[in-house]
Amino acid sequence: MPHATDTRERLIESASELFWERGYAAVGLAEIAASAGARQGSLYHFFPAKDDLLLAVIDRQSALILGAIDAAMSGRTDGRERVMAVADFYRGFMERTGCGLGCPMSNLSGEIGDSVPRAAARIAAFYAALVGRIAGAMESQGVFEADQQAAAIVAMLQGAVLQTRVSKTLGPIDSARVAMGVILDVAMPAAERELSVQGA
Amino acid sequence: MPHATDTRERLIESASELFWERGYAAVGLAEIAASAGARQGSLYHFFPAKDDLLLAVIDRQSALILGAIDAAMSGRTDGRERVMAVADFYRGFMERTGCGLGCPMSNLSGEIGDSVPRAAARIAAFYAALVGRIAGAMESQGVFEADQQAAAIVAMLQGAVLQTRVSKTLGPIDSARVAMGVILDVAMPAAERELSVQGA
DNA sequence: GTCTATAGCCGGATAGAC
DNA sequence: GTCTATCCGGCTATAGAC
Repeated sequence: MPHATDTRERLIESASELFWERGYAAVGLAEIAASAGARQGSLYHFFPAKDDLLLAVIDRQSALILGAIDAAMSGRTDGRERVMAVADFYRGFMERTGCGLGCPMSNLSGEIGDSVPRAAARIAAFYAALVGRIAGAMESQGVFEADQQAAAIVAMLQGAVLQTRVSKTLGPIDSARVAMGVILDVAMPAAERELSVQGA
Repeated sequence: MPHATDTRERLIESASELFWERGYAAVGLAEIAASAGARQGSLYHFFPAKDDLLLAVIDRQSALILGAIDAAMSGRTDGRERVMAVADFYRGFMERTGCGLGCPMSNLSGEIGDSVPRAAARIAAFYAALVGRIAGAMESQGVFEADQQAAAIVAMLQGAVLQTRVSKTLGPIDSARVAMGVILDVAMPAAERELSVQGA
């Protein structure tokens, strides 16, 4: 006997998965409702339009990803390790999903662009938050212009995830990890940390 | 009086732009035909299904982008400059389009995934070709494991283009250019560049 | 809040005249 | 090769009973 919030939650969850697998425009509301075990009437009770459901999906995915990244970073105190934990998270995720899905935020942002302005704004906020977390880990190590370097690292990860999905191989994300190591070595050399080894 | 090929070409051109602006699923065949000054009958004469038009669009975009990149790289002989020319191309492109569009191949690959397998294969081939060009420029300088480094660079550029579009600022692509410089400095230090030593 | 039913439109695709 | 006309299904969204 589903409480109101349960139904709402299940709708967002179903929509998240379907949008993730097949994109936003390609998925109809009927399928979302069915997949959530609800009727279209309930869907429209909670979400006045498809756009609004998209916003809820973006918020959910954003919170999930940032939460998982926070969890991966916590427990590490070294700046370099904290940054690499983000890469590890994405790698583990791609591995678990058989390289089949990619990052839901990237996929949606590529498809949507500016056609749903409110969605674009939230996606931008997600990227900013992600960059902020990585920049924070670098700043704590006294890195100069950490924001820009963090933006480059996030870009590399996003692109690597995309390539990983397309190529169905973990190669791209592994290459990105190595390149991240190079960037981090230059930005925060061993002298300023403790000891760092080179991997290749 | 449009020749057969003209109509076909115009259809592909219109579809390319519309898919680029709004995505694949969101654009209908009627709009594409109208925008090309043709009727739906003509469209179906050349393309048995929407999928087939998508393949033609992907081929066109791939050829256009790779052609522009080849043009940007030619004229430079230094490996580092050849790689940076790719970044310059993307930057110039984002600047010209007001950061509004992004890379058509990335956008489509994010939306389509595996739902149109033939399309996914061609997108993968495009990425491979792009990585190959950058790897070629690095190999000529005797870089070790140029393929992996090139993959990381392509990933960073793709991600930066995506972030540039979302943030509507050239910042991300500029940050990526700086980071690319760091990677290239480590991979092919100045000493080896002018000698063009061959390693194996 | 949940459900059924349906409006009204637009999607991809087809048939066949010219 | 181009065009008109049309089928049929799915789409978003709405109306209103319960």
